[in-house]
Amino acid sequence: MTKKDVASADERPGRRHQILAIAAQLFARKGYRGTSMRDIGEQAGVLGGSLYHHIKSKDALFVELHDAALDEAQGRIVAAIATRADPWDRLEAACACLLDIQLAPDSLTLPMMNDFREVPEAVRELLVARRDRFEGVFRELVDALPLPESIDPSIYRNLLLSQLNSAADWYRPGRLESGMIAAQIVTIFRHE
Amino acid sequence: MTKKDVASADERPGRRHQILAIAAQLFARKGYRGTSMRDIGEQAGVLGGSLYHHIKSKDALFVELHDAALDEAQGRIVAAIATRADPWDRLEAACACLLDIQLAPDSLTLPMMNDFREVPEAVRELLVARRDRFEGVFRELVDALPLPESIDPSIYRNLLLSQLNSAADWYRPGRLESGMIAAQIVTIFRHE
DNA sequence: CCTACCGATCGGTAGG
DNA sequence: CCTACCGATCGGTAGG
Repeated sequence: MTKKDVASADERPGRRHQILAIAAQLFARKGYRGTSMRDIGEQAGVLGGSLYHHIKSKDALFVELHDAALDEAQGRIVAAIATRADPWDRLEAACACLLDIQLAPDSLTLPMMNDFREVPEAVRELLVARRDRFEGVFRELVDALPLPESIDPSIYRNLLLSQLNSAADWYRPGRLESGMIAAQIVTIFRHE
Repeated sequence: MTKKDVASADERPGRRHQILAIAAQLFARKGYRGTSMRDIGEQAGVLGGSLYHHIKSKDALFVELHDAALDEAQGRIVAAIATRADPWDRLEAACACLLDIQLAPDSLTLPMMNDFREVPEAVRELLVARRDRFEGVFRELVDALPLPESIDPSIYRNLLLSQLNSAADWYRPGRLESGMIAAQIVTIFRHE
């Protein structure tokens, strides 16, 4: 037997992160309402109620996961475009990066999907606010493009983003690589 | 007082359709899990349990709405393309038609959205099967296009469909007409 | 981290 | 169409 009893509160520093990762995976697979605290507990090897030692509420847990996911995604995208100057190159790099994130199976990043209708209203407002900031990156990228006058930049940006975010709805891993999809999206959206 | 008591079973022929329309609206707004039988009953002016005189189960209700919505959508699209011969014209007509359906607020047609993750597995299989048939229409339309070799028709079709189906996620009525969106989508997706 | 529980809500049913 | 209920499940909590 170790110093601490096996059944006592586990305060190992990685424990909380472990639980967050499990929760993110379940939210990504089954949605907000489709994932119960007891489901998360089961994957973590504890009862649902025990999770409240590590988190405040299901709502707060989801918001934290969503915001952390967008922080990471935004960071990766900013890094990916930093080394490029041509507007089309920059857009292509951002698309490939976001698509890679959205198509990674059960990634910690996926919960940002458009679950928004499923979520309590108070939570939804927080998610929307964070997402709007995220989309600002793409607003700048699109506004820098030399688009033909027949294309409205605002609609173009919304179409492109919903395209990238909803790709996981039909993409099935294995058949083709995510880089292939990104290349096709950029080919289609490239107009001068 | 009329012959029938007000509180007795209402067998007016339009009643069932009325309930279906209410259910469709709620499913479209709040999703499958977010809509309870009691919610539907409340809008219909009865208790949740009373709905079971008209329907067999929540699952069956959702499947019926989804399939009827796709039947109607498919019919409208087939009619819209029937009068055109040019492949691009046909695709454009189909896109405008589907987008019009998907953007109609609270339309009976909206529940076909990609709620699929929210729904019980047995139900999901039925929905996917019906949706696959629906998408066959677009498969034919896309395969008839003279696309450049750099574009994969299968990816192109999936991208186009997810674009049309997810437009409701960001579109807000009033700011611009749905016809405007359709025109932009076709402009972007038109490559020769 | 568990036991044991709370009040709320869910889909659905029997019987009238 | 209602009353009155069923068993199941939910998020969350007190106390240890």
